[in-house]
Amino acid sequence: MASKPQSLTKTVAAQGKRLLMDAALKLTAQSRSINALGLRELAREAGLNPNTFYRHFKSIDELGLAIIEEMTSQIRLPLRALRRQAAESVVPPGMADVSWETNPALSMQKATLVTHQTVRLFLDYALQNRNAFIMGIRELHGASPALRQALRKVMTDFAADMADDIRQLQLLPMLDDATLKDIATAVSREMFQLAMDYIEQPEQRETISNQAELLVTTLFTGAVLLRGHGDLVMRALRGTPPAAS
Amino acid sequence: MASKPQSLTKTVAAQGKRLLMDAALKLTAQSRSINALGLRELAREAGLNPNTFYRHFKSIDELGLAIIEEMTSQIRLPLRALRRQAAESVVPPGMADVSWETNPALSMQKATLVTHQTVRLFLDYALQNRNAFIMGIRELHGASPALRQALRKVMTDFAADMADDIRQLQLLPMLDDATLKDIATAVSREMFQLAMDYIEQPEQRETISNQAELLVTTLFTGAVLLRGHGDLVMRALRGTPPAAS
DNA sequence: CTCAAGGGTATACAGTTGTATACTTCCCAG
DNA sequence: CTGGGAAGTATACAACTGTATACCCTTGAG
Repeated sequence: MASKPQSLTKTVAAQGKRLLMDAALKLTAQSRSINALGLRELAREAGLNPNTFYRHFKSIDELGLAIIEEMTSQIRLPLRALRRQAAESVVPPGMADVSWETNPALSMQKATLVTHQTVRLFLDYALQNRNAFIMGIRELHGASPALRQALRKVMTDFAADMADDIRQLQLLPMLDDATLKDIATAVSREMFQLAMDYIEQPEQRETISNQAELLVTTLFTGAVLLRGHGDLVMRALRGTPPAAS
Repeated sequence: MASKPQSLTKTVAAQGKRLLMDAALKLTAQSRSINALGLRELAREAGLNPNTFYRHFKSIDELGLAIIEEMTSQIRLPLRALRRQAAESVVPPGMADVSWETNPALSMQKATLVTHQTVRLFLDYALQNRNAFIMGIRELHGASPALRQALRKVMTDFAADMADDIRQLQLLPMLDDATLKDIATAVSREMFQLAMDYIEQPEQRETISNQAELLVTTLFTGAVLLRGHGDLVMRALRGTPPAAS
């Protein structure tokens, strides 16, 4: 009952699957949708017999789902780690944190700095997982309903993770859960979209990165003032003239 | 040199082209990418001989570009009209408008109301042009570089129109041009994305519409406070404790 | 030792695809 | 009246596609 031969076998067994999935990623990254991929073309790229495909997948959609599943399992935790890493670089563990009530200004500043770090780490991460991101974003609005649904879930989960981290790291403690979810959803939508631009336009990376950061900060700021501690702004929007001056 | 026979001829002549373009839109809306469409399949759907395709287009990409071109020429002006319509419903023509300096609160309130109207009109518009929107959003991240580039331009133009209208209608006079452009870009990205959800999930339309509105308002608010007249917020973010209390 | 099963291969076949060539209509400019 | 060009059709063909059937190794459990 040694675990080594078992896992070795599994590795050997999964070889064809791996090759096919890699081939699919490679081909989709070179400007093709996954459904436009031929069974044979795929096998050719993987250096396998066409029929071998059937040993592992029933359809191309199933291949796509397998890729997405693997992709997310590899991406989710690292991304959470990125956020923690960013938060720690701003507030090192052990150092006493400030609460929103005590010092709102410092709290917002902290959120801004974490945003700065996270945006950059995220975009770099996208760059390192180029092909996976390209296919993910393409199929999110792509032709196959099954893949679309799966990727929608990926996005939802990503947003949920993000909201969760923001809460745990106490980055925006003044926002209620519903608002936090909305904002996280919008931020993740934008970030994935921008990640695509970031990948595709190497010469614009600095600009895109800055825009992304500014955008996220803008959203956070707007949310805090509109739906968090924004009594003043709320009153202003409702027509009551400002109190001071 | 009568214009009627000429245009009649042109109409008759363009019949095949029309049929092919309509067929393409119909098929793409039914869950397929445009590049995955076969020449013959297209002709079949249009009720034409396969070879007739070549009389009008050199490639499928060219068909796609033709559709996009037509689409934008039909969509751009109506959308601008929507914004004006929304602005007039808030500040009827003839009625004296307020300036930002005189009454900032009322000015923001105006922007919020116009947003409310515009978002709803836009989403309805998307619903009425269902197939065009579906294909546009799909191909924006799709496989064909030519279509992607064309649709990117569509988005850019849309954002530019939006920024222009906001300026002309004096909805956010406190923002500088660069900021306005950034925000308009983000808003249009989100709006197209959400339009897709709006189309695909009929039972969620009310929710999506509200979220979209809230999101846009949040972005505007954040931008005004972060990059417009947000001295107080800027100081807060930089670490200076708030003045009052 | 055996044998069943999983991964991989070879060959075959019918259906589809993109494209080429050649033919027909129709319309309008000269 | 006529000739040419634009729009559409018919037929043909080689290349490729998805699948089906049958065969081959390797492997690990009984």
